[in-house]
Amino acid sequence: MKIATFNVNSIKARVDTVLTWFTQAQPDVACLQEIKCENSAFPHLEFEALGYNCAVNGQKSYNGVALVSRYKIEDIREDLPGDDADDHARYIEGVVATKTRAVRVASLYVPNGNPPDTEKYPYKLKWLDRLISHAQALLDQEEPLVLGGDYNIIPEPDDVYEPQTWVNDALFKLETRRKLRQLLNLGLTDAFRACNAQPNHYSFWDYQAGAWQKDRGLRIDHLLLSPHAADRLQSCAISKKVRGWEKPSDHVPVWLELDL
DNA sequence: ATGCCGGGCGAAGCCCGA
Repeated sequence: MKIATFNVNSIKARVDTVLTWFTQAQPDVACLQEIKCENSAFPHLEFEALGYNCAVNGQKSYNGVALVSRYKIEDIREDLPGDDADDHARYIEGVVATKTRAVRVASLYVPNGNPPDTEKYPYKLKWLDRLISHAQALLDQEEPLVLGGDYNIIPEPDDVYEPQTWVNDALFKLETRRKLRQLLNLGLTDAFRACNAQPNHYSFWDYQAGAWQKDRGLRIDHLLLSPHAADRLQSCAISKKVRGWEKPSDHVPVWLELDL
């Protein structure tokens, strides 16, 4: 089963690019982030025409996440427990069931958190604490689980072009990286790092200052696996070429193959 | 230096992202 995560930076602006990628890459399941539209404006028909089902947690203008799957999507949850006052659409999970096996998949969009001296940064840290708690609850079920999304966290210095310039940024501050470490320490596996040891593989390049042309990127889109999923991991890669297409998102798809 | 680009909204220019 091929499972991908892709921050599309507006599904309305990106629908042609995203459908082209679906046609070429043929994912079985995709976690989309930053769809930036309400559920009613999501291009359901276009995905259904390609043979996919959609589960959408949308929001006007900002955020918004979705699951797109060749298989049925069941047991859908759209809220990340722990803060009833949080109205950002940043989380959706569901169980994707084939005839023989099931895997729980989440699409998540972690708050950016910049600038760190504003309320945006504690919101990011609190959101990550909620994710850690919920991930523990999911892990307790001992199922195959994939937590895919835009984590807005650079895990290690090897995951950014010039680490020293990022040390005070909300994506790379030690306090931020410690949250990802806590998440991994629950027993989750970073699928890309399990398959690729090489430095300087990125999933995001800023639109500004020629970041793409200079390969000044960040690896911030991740697929984290429960032990039951990690045992079945076949491969994981980043579709870097998509960043060079016409009208690209600033993120590219990251995908894996599970032997399910 | 805190803009550069690109999207949303809505119809000009500000907000936001990473």
